[in-house]
Amino acid sequence: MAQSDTVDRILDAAEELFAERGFSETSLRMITSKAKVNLAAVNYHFGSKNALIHAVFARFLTPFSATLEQAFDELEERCGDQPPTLNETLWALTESSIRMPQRNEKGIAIFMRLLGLAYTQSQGHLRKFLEQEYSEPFSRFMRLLKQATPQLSAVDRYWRIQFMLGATAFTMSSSDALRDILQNKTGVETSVQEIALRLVPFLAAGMQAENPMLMPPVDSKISVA
Amino acid sequence: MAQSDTVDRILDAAEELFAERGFSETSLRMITSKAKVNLAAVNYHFGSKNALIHAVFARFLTPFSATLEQAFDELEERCGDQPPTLNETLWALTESSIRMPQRNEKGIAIFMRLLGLAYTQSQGHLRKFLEQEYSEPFSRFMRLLKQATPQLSAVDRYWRIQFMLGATAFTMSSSDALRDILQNKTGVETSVQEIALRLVPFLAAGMQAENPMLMPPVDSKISVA
DNA sequence: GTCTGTTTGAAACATACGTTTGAGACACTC
DNA sequence: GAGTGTCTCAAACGTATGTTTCAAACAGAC
Repeated sequence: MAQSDTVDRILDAAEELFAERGFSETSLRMITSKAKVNLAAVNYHFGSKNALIHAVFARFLTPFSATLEQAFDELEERCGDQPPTLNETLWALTESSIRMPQRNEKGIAIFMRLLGLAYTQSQGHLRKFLEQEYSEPFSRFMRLLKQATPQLSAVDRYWRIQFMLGATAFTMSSSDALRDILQNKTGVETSVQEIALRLVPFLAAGMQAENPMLMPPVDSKISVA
Repeated sequence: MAQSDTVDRILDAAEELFAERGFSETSLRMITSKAKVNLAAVNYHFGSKNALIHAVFARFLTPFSATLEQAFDELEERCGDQPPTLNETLWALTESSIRMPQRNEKGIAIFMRLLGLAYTQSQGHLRKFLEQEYSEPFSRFMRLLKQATPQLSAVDRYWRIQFMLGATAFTMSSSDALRDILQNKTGVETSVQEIALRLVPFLAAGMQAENPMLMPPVDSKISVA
């Protein structure tokens, strides 16, 4: 065959296993046996396990960042001279991830879960790779957030962005498990789209919370320094 | 010595390394060499690596859940017949974690980071252990949250609790790094307590966000199923 | 002092990992 | 059809892991 499908089979299997079990917990032998290819094929085609991890991310992150740039372009054009609102900015991001062309029905879930893992698992090489490959859409998103929340001080905004990131990364990185728990308890099925639809209002409300430095209840034992 | 301090040295080293690097990424040899004890001591005193992980959690989770139960007792007594508000409930939890007797200055950060890892890293044995050992204070907190947000459906509440958990665990687990970044950028110093003071209003606002199923902006391409 | 149960020490065990090797199969060019 | 570059395969390599072993050191009781 002109271009072997071995590479794609490996990427498919790796993507799924990484999302299910994390990076360190997934061995090359699991990947190659799921992909039904020889063990050596990974090192032949990708060079190393770390390079395979990068390739898995690049495969969906490259088209995603293009989609995202486009969404931001449209958004800013639509808004004319005044900056997009917080809600619009958050939805632009959410839509871009939901509208991504997907290889299978689990596409978004895997996508989100991998992003969460990238943040959560302290894989130095991965963070370095993502920073130098995809820094532009990220800082553009940050700029939009800043314009959308001019009432916040830089420090408040900084921490609230961390809170948003945390809620998102954490939820998405364990979304499979959480969905299972919920279904076992209540029988309710939840799609990733629905999780996103619930997450965005939560984030927007938190981001715009009234008092940036609300005091604890009067009888609290905490003293504010 | 009557009761060897080997056990505590192992627990101290394990706690710190687990929080820094995760469970699978931390080997027993790292732990024993940091603790300056023999490799076999771990299996002698704890039986296995998994049992050591459980012991690390039990050491801070047992006193914490006691403190928490007490805080909830006081809160419910103070409120009499009407249920505590969301703010009061969140502050009771926050105070309990801040007031915890700490072994060192990194106590809270490590505590939070480990909790986040427990959720994130798919360690089946750990989740099982935590569920059957500490289900009571957890479900009590859930009950209080339910009483404090009667306007939410069970499903909405479930997901918003996950969002809160995520924002908290994520922020606290990387609070050291985040504080350093902020200080380098702006020169502002931030204590863990101050982070909590910013976090609680964010969470409360998100939890009480107006529309549980806010629609995307009118011109959005998302269609809600 | 001697015995007994507990704890430490160095070494080895079995297994799993990521990676490398070298021979073979295949498709394609000239 | 010989030659060439690409890819696959089974096997092995070196290393790191969790766990076990067994002798030595130690403590306290009698």
